[in-house]
Amino acid sequence: MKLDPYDRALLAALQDDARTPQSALGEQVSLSTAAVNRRLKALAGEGVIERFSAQLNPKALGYDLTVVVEVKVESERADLLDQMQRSFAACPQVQQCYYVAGDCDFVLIFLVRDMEQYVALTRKLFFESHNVKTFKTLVAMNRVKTGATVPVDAA
Amino acid sequence: MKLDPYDRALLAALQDDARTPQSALGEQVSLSTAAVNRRLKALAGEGVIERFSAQLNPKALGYDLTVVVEVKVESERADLLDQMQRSFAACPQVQQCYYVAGDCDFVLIFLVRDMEQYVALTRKLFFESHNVKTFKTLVAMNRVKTGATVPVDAA
DNA sequence: CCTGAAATATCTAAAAG
DNA sequence: CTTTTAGATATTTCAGG
Repeated sequence: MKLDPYDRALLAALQDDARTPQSALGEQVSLSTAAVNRRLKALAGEGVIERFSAQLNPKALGYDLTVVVEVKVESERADLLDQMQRSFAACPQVQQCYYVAGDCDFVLIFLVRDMEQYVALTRKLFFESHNVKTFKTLVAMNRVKTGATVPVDAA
Repeated sequence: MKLDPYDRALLAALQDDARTPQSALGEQVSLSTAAVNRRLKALAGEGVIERFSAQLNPKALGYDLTVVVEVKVESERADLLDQMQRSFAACPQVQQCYYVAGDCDFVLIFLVRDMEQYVALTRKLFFESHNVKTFKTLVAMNRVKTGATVPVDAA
């Protein structure tokens, strides 16, 4: 799974705009269209490119409230943690979820329509699990950065 | 900026796979290719679709450490906060950054190669700003959920 | 590995109902 | 809104260096 500078340039360009024609990509990196096509297929096959996705404007869909939540659990029992993680991941309004080491156990990022929806989700996800000791809510006043791209710099 | 069920279905499909041919989209939602084309153009023009992007596998690029950081600032002066936000947003390893109300002022999600890179970035971003009072590091043991899509359900 | 050309598929716009 | 048409663009394969 080695990535040469051509691959990295292609990946950077595709993160920026996945619709760039392969011919245009070829011009940018000085490769033929066919070479670009072959590389992209390989990158997708190896799983370096996971998928192509449309990024939507949350506000246009009525989702304009982001909330960061820190969760502390009662028990670290593996089966309980697994169940929690599954329920978190299954919630469409949970945009990110991390199981972390430190002052708390989980950090979740919610994207919700309004506070009412947020409260309803906390009741559903946290109280029904019977394993949440406490959770702390941080309401985002400003989404300074979202939808960032993965750095493609060489090691 | 009204979205009917057709639009929502198209948006959901495009978040899942931005490369789905418009003919296939049309079959899925029972619309002609031409109708799909028209709707997609309108959705892009209105800014509902912000961009098309390739989602990469961070591990394949040598980025496999996610760190959540909570930052408290010394001063809430607007010009200082603006400057901090700009420097945070400009850092490629900062995947998300939120200015929040609650126990801390900023929450950042870093995607880094290793701890060494993380420490170097904190020095650069936090110490050089001269406005960070404290910061708390939460290392992700498991990325339970990332790269989620925006819910497209109707209000 | 690459290039360049040919074949296939897709997109886009226009015309007409 | 639909379908159909036609031409432009993009993708993919293949021959050959």
